[in-house]
Amino acid sequence: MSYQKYADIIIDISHENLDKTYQYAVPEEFLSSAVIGAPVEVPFGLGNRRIKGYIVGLSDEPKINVEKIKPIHRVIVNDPVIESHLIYLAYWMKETFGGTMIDALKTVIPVKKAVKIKEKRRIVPAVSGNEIQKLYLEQKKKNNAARVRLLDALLKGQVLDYTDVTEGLNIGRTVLKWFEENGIIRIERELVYRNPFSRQKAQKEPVILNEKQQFIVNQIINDYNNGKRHTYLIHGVTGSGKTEVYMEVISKVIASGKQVIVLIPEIALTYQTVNRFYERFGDRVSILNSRMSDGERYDQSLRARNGEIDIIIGPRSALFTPFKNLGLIIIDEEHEGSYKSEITPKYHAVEVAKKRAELTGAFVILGSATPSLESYMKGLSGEYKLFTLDKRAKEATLPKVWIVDLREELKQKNRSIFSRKLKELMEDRLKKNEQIMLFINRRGYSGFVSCRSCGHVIKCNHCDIALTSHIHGKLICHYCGYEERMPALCPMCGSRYIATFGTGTQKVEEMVKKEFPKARVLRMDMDTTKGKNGYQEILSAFSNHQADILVGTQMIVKGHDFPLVTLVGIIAADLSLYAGDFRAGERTFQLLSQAAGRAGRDTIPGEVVIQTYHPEHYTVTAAAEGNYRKFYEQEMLYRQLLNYPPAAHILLVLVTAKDEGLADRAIAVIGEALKEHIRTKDFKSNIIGPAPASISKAMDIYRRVIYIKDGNYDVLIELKNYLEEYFKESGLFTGCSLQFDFDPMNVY
DNA sequence: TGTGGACAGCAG
DNA sequence: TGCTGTCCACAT
Repeated sequence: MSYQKYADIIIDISHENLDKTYQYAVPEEFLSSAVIGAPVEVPFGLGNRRIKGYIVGLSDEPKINVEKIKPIHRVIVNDPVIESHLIYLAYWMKETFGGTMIDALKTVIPVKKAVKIKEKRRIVPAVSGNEIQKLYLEQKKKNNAARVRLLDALLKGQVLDYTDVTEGLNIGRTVLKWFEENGIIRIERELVYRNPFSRQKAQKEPVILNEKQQFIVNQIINDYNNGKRHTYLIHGVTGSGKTEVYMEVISKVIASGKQVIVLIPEIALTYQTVNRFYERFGDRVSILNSRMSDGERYDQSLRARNGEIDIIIGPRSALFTPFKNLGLIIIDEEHEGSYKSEITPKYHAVEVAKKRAELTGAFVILGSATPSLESYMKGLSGEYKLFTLDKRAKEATLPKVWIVDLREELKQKNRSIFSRKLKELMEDRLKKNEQIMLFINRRGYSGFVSCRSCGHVIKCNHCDIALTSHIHGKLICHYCGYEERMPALCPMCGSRYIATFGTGTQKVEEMVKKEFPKARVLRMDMDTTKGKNGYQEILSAFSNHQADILVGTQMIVKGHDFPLVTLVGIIAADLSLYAGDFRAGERTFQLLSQAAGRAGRDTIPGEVVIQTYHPEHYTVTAAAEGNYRKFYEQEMLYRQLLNYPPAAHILLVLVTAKDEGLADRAIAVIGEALKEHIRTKDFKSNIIGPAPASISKAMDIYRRVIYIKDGNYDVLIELKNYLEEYFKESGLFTGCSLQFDFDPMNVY
């Protein structure tokens, strides 16, 4: 029997040993239905047991001895278990963002591994104690050690936990099966759903919307009822009541029998936020977060599929919740970098949300106080429907913002990290018993160690990154976690004058304690929030006024309301301006705007001090004025001038290898092939590189990059496809890996 | 020589 | 993961 087509099939994405594709023949009758993404049933293993898999590739050639290839048993149509649009979505993600189908499927399909954890299995004896005693002696005689161990355990305790038995007593499944088949034990399965929040009924009446909010809701619901599907962008300043708008739209959508996904940046996924949804929608809401185990997450996706919940709230990954009848996807704080995946496929949640909505007849709402340039541009062009909420809902006044020129401070011989204005206001607040937040722009920037004699900077042994100094003389690599002790002498020149530079959270905390010895200070950064609840503990301590001053990084400015905070100090506003990538200005603006938004959200008016070396820079002035439009226009000019997104698109090609020479050779070859291909196709793409990545080595792996710019996204996809093919076909690249990132968020 | 249990290793 | 082939202990 000969076949003309072969399919690569992935059998089971839940087990590592099976994490590869198997080739099957496609019988004639399935030639049309066997498409990429289709679920299939195939014979597997020596017993040809039928199991389910997914087609992840098609080819005309057998890759192994034809005799070993078995035919597909059948193509499953209308697969009820995993909505087939999700498999197609995975395929689309692979095509659009690069990577393998396996990677894409793993992203999209809930981890099946967790089934085991989800079912709490117990072993219960099905016969009397005497019988067990009898069996015990019988088996002991036969020297069946495993059976004896189990019987012994059954004699001691009545009910045994399944995993205790399999792992603790080291008893195999075969043994248990024998016991079960012979009616000695029963294996009871209990479905345990782990809902991290207690179940409660909806308690709160919906709030009355103001005119502007109601207008937006009406517009959206009108479109929805008329079968129109758009993407909406709500540009609403901090405190303008975006969440109320979301909730009103959600309630209308679920009333029509559909389900809703709400994406929130991980960092904002706090009890405060989620609780608002619980109060309004009760136990029809569920949440996902990164601290949950795979099992807990799997439970949520099961509950979603079974129709037990209508709303799921979670980070990026919640996008793939298998709702049967999805109606709406909301992405709050849509500008957040965490919506872009850092692992392959490097997808952006906004793009995937739009695609999923398109596939299922749902629609998308994006919301932000500082929209990404990408989204705002689409809002202005009409691709998205743009709404603006420019007033705070609760009549709170906008804070008063002071811009302090740090160069001027230095001229006045003020060498402290606190400007005179900031110090004055801090003293005032401490006297009034009000709270203060001090915000430092970037962890990791600070605290690198260098020698004042020779300028040597101490770097990680495994990464091309300066080590950061922490308390107790520890130097830590923030990239790979490598640690060493702070040396007493410079390892290069032996000088004693080796010291820490820059300003980190710890340093600021020290300075605060020195300047304001009576103030109670809390510090929040990666180091103090390591524990499971560290983050929450610090926030609630501050919220309960157990401290006067909270010092922190990005973390403290996102979406937490502290009514007593009436002063926000931004220690060095422009550190993030030097990040060196084209999004630096945008990120700075977002951070400054958010930090400013923290001050005075209740009845007491707030003040904000922005300390900067660039008081005239548009990111600083626009943020101080709360003028998004001004920032947008300036920043767009810059992007247009230099052909950066969203004015054009960038494809980053990253080649990594353990061997430095290999990485260099590979990127050079790829660069040449790319240039040649662009010439023959007559594309207008602009190539930058090859070059070492700005982090040229990470965890002992060398990194080389090429950037391709083009106004046309499809051209970049075509180039990506070409390179993927070339990389696979040429066979020149063993030991290298190739990755892509479209319109990257990070510096490479 | 037969039988059942334990266990390694493989699946297209 | 689920299954089978294989090896071993013990019974006959």
